[in-house]
Amino acid sequence: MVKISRKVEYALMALQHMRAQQPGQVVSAKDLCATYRVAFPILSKVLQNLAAAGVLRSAQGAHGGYRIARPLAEVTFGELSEAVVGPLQFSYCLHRDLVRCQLAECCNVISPVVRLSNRIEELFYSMSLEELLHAEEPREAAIRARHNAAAPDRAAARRKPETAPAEELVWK
Amino acid sequence: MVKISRKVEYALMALQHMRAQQPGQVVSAKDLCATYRVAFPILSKVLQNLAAAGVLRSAQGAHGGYRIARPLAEVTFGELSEAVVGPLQFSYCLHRDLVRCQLAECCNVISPVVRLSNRIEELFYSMSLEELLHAEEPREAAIRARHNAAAPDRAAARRKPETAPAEELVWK
DNA sequence: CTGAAATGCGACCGGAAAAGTCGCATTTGT
DNA sequence: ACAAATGCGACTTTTCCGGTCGCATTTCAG
Repeated sequence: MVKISRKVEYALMALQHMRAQQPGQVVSAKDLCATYRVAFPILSKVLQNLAAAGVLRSAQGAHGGYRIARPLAEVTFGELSEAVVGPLQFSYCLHRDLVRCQLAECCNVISPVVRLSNRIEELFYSMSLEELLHAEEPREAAIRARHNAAAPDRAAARRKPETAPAEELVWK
Repeated sequence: MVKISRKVEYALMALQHMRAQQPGQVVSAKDLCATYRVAFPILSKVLQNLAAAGVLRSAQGAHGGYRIARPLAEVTFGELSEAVVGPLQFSYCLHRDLVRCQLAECCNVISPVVRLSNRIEELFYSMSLEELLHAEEPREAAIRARHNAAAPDRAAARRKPETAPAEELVWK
């Protein structure tokens, strides 16, 4: 299953919060944890990763914290992802540290896999964080309100398009 | 880390093989295993999943096997992925079976996460298997030959574009 | 100068999900 | 009737991610 890491969600959460701060205002990891009910060590590590990647700027010491270092329009989701969860390695075939792929001699999928990886990589590096985090549109606020209510199963609807395809549009 | 499941690679491998068969020719799971050195039970299960999804058609009994049921141009990678590894669930937030998201009360990222998930989903459903598996171009054959040799670290090159950005183009 | 408050960082642990295994039922051609 | 294939469900193993712990370092305040 292809899944977005929870750390990435934490990173988006933190950036979403900082986006709403006054310019130059720093936010401490502790404050973020209290606001969003996330364990300190894990969020702290995510913030440190973002700082190391130059997305955030950190200030140590008392009254320290983090603030956004670069305009989010200039930071891509790919950068965020690599900063937080490491290099993009979509496939077992492409692992750098693997000396040889298990299937090397008889592998007929390396090209398709490379193609696929490149497509995902392009997508990740084509989405800016600004684009991802921009203010909610009204209809998205409504979607958010419905979150955790009885959510329709989009995937099932797609597999069997004859059943209630209308629900899907609500999420677009 | 966002990673393509190994089962998906097996599925691509099998389909790549069957694409090269005569029309109507069936291939048994056993043959595929022997050719590509994959454990029988796991590949068998993948093939069964593809058959259940209507991508392959199975023939039971002696001299049975699998053949492609639909033109691969009409099958998307999203379909393949869902058939083999289950519904696309890119985020913890979107899990259907979770009664409540852990962060529900203070979550500020549900919209960005939905946006992101939709973008990936769109990508997956916009790529046909034909597009992914089409015959190698000459330059891709060269790439394949270099696979498992000293591969350049694309990700590192991107993070520090000042170092050897030329290598990256080879992979495009 | 000293202590408190913050980040920085590396090692470690547990659990969940993926990967793989086993066994047997079912179907079908010879 | 038998052999060869798929169909399928339960089980085990392994890997990796999320989370924890501990301590060093930096910096402000008094």
